[in-house]
Amino acid sequence: MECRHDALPYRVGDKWTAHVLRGLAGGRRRFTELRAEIPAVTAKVLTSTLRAMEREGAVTRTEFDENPPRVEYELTEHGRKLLGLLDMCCDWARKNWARENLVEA
Amino acid sequence: MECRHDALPYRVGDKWTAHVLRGLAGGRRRFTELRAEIPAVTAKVLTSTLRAMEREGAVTRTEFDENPPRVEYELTEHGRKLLGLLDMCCDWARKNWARENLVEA
DNA sequence: CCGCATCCTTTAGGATACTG
DNA sequence: CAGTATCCTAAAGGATGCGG
Repeated sequence: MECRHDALPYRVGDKWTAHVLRGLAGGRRRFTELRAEIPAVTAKVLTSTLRAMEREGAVTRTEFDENPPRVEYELTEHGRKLLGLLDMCCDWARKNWARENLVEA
Repeated sequence: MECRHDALPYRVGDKWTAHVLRGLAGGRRRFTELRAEIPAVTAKVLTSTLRAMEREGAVTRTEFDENPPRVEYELTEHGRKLLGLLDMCCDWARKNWARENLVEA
């Protein structure tokens, strides 16, 4: 059995997906909180990333009927698995990359 | 320490990189052999993929001074590590994906 | 606050033809 | 055989402004 790596339904490789996984690692976050954790992303692109991840079942989107509006995002079980994959890749990188490719957190 | 996942010098996510890693898994291959193993890729794109992987230290390119020309590609130690990462991701997928997302080899 | 509408730029990727 | 050279398309990503 082989992995069909060229037909992934998940947009794990999209520019901001990994950032969102990390941003939601600590739990439920508001849209603005996410933006603050990922300063370089624009609202439009973050929205489209989140929408895609929602379609793929990686995050849930909860809209509150308040004014001003409030929307919260949270990883699904599947999203947490994807975060686990990301961690695995980072572990791999720590073992196999030169130190210049890593950054202290 | 955290992985700088947004600044990867490697083009692992590029469309054909994983295919090339697989194609070279069995050892040294000629350009034409690679094309045969990856029928859907065009010469131009395969060339640019290989050139990028060469710059990144994942493959070596050996040109023979013959006529007709012969060029062989081979994974470096680093390329073999990347192949290991790919295998890890496939293992992860087998454990975490539904069966419809997998394909028998 | 959240995010949509609009417009724009960049780039990966591809089709086709040609060459040492 | 192993590529270049050209031209092209689609889509990701971004900038800015507006609106409930």
